[in-house]
Amino acid sequence: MKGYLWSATPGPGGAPLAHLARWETVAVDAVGNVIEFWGFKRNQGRVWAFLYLRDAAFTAAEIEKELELSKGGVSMLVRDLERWGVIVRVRSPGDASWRYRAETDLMKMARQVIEEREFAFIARIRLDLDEALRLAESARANKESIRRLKRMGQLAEATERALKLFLRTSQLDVKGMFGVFAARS
Amino acid sequence: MKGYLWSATPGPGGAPLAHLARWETVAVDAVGNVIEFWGFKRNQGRVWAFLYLRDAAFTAAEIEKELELSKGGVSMLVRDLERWGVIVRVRSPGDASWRYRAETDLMKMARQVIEEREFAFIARIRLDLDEALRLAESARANKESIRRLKRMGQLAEATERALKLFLRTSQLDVKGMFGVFAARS
DNA sequence: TCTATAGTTCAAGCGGTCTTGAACTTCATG
DNA sequence: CATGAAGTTCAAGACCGCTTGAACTATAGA
Repeated sequence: MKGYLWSATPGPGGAPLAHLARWETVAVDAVGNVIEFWGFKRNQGRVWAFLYLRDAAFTAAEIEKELELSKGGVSMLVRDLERWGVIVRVRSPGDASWRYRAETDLMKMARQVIEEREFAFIARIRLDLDEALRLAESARANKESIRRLKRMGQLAEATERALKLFLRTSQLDVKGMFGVFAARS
Repeated sequence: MKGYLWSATPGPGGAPLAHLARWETVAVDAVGNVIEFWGFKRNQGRVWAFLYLRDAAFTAAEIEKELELSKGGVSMLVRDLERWGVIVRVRSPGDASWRYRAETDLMKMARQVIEEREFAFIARIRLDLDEALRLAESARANKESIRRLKRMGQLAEATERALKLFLRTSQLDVKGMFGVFAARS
């Protein structure tokens, strides 16, 4: 007695028949796309966007139905979002199930994970390049090769610096929401 | 009569037995990782790094052998790299085959593609959110929903701004770093 | 022109990630 | 404690992009 009405026919045109308003679907998917761009799962973004837009607490079953996800999927998605602190889990008094509510801006999640995951990644690359340099020197590689190796290291360094700046900026952007940057391009 | 000696046994430990020096392998793979991080193919980075480190022109067959790639793969990889202008194709007088040589810094390629691909992507997302906003307004959605929709738009905007800043910075980094490009454009 | 080698293309295979759904565990309630 | 719904886990499978390799085309040299 679950949501068979909903999961029954996705339809040939691919049009979802969940009862989200059209504008909600569009917005929710757009957020899914942004967040995917930042290296997260599209559906993490969709779940957060749904909760954020509705500005209310929903059960996993409701999320499952509205966004046409699987039970297991919702369980994992809300766990991730909760761990990152962008949604909270609340238990209503007379209710048998947990409800979820959007808490903070999604950017928080992006910053957090980028800090952990991406910096570790770049650090690893720099270590590799350092090792290559040491090996090259002890192998008496020619001068030009060593010069170029160093240059490669700087490529990674530039990446890391850019990433840091990027994080710092995104933080400022969200805080100082209105102002400064005029619509360009 | 190809490179059977090389492709024969990758070995259980995964150690490649091509005759790149150890330090070259490490460096080449590190560059492959950075570039993958930027959304390119790992092997595009490896090919460029190989050519750049050796500072000489190599044939496709040589690249294929040294980096343990397939013939078709090398063909496509060098085509991409050439299109982005980070390697050049030269024909030696008495030689039957083309040779490839690293031309510019890889960062050039990153900047170029990020400009085209990623900005288009974000632009698309912003259009979607704009549409959602219009739809929501004509559907007389409640005030708070509309407020939150606008906020989502700013998330995409922040992303776009961060990306721009990122590009600008990487450019500055490279210029200042290597001094290759004279003063200002 | 003919032949051999270089170079290109793309369908099929491979590998990695995301999602599903059923079995299982936990929990609120009677 | 018994029951059923809520919630979790994870193996199997869907999905997607990258790589391979064989067929094909182009080109240099005889």
